[in-house]
Amino acid sequence: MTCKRADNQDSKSCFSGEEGFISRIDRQDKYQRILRAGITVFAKRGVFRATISEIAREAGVADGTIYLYFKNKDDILFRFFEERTEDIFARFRAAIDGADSARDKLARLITCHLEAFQEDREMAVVFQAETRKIHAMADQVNEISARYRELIGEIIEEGQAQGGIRKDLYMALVKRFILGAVDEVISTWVLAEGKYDLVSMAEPLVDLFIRGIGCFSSEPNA
Amino acid sequence: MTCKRADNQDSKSCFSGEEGFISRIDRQDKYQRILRAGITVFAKRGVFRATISEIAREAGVADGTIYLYFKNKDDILFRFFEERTEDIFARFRAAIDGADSARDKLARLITCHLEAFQEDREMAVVFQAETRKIHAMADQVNEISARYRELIGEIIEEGQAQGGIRKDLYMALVKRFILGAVDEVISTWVLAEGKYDLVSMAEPLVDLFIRGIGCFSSEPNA
Amino acid sequence: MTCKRADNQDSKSCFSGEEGFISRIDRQDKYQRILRAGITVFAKRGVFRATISEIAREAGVADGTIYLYFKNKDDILFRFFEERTEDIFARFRAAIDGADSARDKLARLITCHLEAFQEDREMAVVFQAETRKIHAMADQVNEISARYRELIGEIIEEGQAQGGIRKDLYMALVKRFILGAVDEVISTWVLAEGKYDLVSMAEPLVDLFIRGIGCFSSEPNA
Amino acid sequence: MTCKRADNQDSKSCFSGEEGFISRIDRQDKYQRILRAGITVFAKRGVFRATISEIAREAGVADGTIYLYFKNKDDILFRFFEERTEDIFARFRAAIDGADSARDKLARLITCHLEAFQEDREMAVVFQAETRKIHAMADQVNEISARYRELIGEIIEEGQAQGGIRKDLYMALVKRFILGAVDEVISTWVLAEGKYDLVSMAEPLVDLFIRGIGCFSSEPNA
DNA sequence: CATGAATGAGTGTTCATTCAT
DNA sequence: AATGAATGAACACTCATTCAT
Repeated sequence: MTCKRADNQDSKSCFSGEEGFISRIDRQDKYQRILRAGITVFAKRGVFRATISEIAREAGVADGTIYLYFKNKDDILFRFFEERTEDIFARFRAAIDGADSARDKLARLITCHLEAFQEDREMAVVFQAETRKIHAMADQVNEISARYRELIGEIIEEGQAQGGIRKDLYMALVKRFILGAVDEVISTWVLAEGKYDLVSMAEPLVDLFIRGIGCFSSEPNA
Repeated sequence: MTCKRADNQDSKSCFSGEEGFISRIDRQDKYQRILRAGITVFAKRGVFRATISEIAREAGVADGTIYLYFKNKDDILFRFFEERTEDIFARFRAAIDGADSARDKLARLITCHLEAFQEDREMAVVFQAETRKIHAMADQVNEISARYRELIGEIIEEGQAQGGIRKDLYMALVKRFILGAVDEVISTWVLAEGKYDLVSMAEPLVDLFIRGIGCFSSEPNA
Repeated sequence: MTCKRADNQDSKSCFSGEEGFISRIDRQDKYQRILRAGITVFAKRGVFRATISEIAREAGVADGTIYLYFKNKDDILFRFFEERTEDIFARFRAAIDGADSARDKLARLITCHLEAFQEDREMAVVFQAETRKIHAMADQVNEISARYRELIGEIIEEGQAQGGIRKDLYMALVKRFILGAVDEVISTWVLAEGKYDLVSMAEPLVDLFIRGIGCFSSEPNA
Repeated sequence: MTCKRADNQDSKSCFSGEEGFISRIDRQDKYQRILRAGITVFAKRGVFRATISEIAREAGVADGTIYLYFKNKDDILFRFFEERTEDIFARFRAAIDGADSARDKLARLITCHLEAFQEDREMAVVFQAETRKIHAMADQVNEISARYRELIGEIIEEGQAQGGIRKDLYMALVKRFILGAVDEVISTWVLAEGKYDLVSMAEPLVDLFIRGIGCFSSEPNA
């Protein structure tokens, strides 16, 4: 939880006068503590039912302190995903780049996706359950979805060029088809309170994406 | 979808001798007006931000009147979906029963699903965006999802028996895979503010479910 | 419960055309039903928590009907005690007049008082618990208390004249002393949910009034 | 009676170095101000008609501030009597312990009781008028009454042992007889808006308790 | 007369946000 | 920078009262 924070501190301000360094550390620390406390409370109570007081208590700071770091409750949510989005897409990129075939890339993307959510169940709860509303976070979530769909699109197009993927695809739909299925699988896992291994769903899912459920479909990667 | 309301409104202007009849109609009418107003406001503002006053204004009744018909704000949402669920699943059943092959059944189910949501965009907005939370409505939405997955399961098993559907499927995953994809397609349409024809997505979606995106997969229904 | 009502009807309008008779009976009946329903609900819920709707339900009439007979909720309470006060004081007078000595008169008054409350526990609950407030019913309760104290005063003065009662008494205080003690005994009985015989408290109470709790006091009536 | 409040107000203007001290004082002060404002408003309007807003206005705080110190409206009433009960019973105990004979103890108890209520007329109004209901505060008031009756019982039993008090007494009744009489005397004084000296009623009352109103009763203490 | 659906004023309570310390 | 007490706007919900039928 605090490891990432440390990383960020480093990358932000490498050296500085002791005082400033410490206080910036403190600042970062408190910022991250509030961020995490927010997600914890959002996951537990739901974004709307969560109160600033409870987040402050969870973070071990005073109510007013929240406002020194964040504009308001929604801002905590926003900034959390803003930060995590970068981390996670970097991981996605790395995963994809390490594979050759489109099928493999897709498998690695989805595996990485499921890993990221399995690693941080609170984030998963909040993202799946709370940010799906049209009325809040919409822009941010849409942007995340769009970036994700771009990755899928990239993989599929590469696959089409390489020959492993059908060419007669309605791309916009295919992207939603994949994203939606992965999403639902994560939501189910969240609702099941994480009682089983989410990452193990990746391969069977990819199989369904590639071969579908119909008979007589030969394995395309063979 | 709006048939009930239309009926009631028609009969309002009907002559009738019996007092009880008229008042029952009035009651039904007001009940339905509040139900619809609730969904309208929930769709516009979000369930949490919606206020009883705004729903009452939208329905053209006084605030207190809401409480003559509903226990509280959540009850409006609950009763709406309770009622619609029966309608819609009856339509689903009829659609499925009118088809022979598993593929056709699946196509009809999904078409019917997309039709229902396209017919009532407000309902779609609320269902997709607001009832996805873990913390509220969970039981009701879960039950709806479960019933939907049962239908999918039934179709797939029939298809496996008939031979059109692969037998090596992880059923629980397949159900989610289909539901999730359909769901995402609806959500995308909702976010796009219904600017295109949702129902036309049914056939391409089913094609993806059956054949997947991989090459060399022969058309199973052929 | 309804017997008294019948009496009143008779005394109000003995004969009349069938229609008018019946309707006046109906009116009286409904009036009395509401009155009783009011006391029942006041006793059960407390005057403030009682709602017009609940009284109407208890009386078997519509909410609006209450307002054809009573100004408002407090008016039900007021009229109930207005009516009962006359009944009860008539019984008090009869009881007193049937006795000779002051001691006997006091005993009969108190016995009659306890009887009246024991007969109608709902009334007792409401009178003891709900009308004791300074802010409502004050005038009416004060008047009832004053009339009661007058009776006591009358008895005591007679007793002083006859010689059975001390002459060195601070009358205003003595009246409260007796009323307060009787009152408390009734309240206790009410709180005990009427599990014992209230009337049997009359004699021991009178004994305390007359002899006090000190030793060496010879029985004055001897 | 008002001592606590006075203390706090005094110390408010005191200088003090410690932050914590001041804030604790402030807290106590505000708590006491709300408590007092509550009783003032309850006395003026009645507990039910009193609104949080009016109490807040009377206390010079915002509505929401009330809820920083009290659970709800009833809690103000409850805490007030909780606190006062201890004070007052301590005074009762001290009063009783300073006397020898049972008669004297009883006189001191009643004097102390009347003093306490005379000192704080608002409390007297609320206690006499508002807490007498069966439906609210019942437990607290019953407990207070029970403690009071215990004191009376203790005194009487001692008197019986010493010989000043009759032995043929129905104790449960005697306790109510005394409590009821004192109570009524206080209620009368409250209703008379405190226009006369309540404490002067103590001696005549005790005289009535001991000697009763009958003739030929010799002074037991003589 | 009787009804009971409808009204909307009124209130307890919550909680995001501010600001003096 | 940090605090957390105080604020007061906002909202759900109740219920006495009215009035069209």
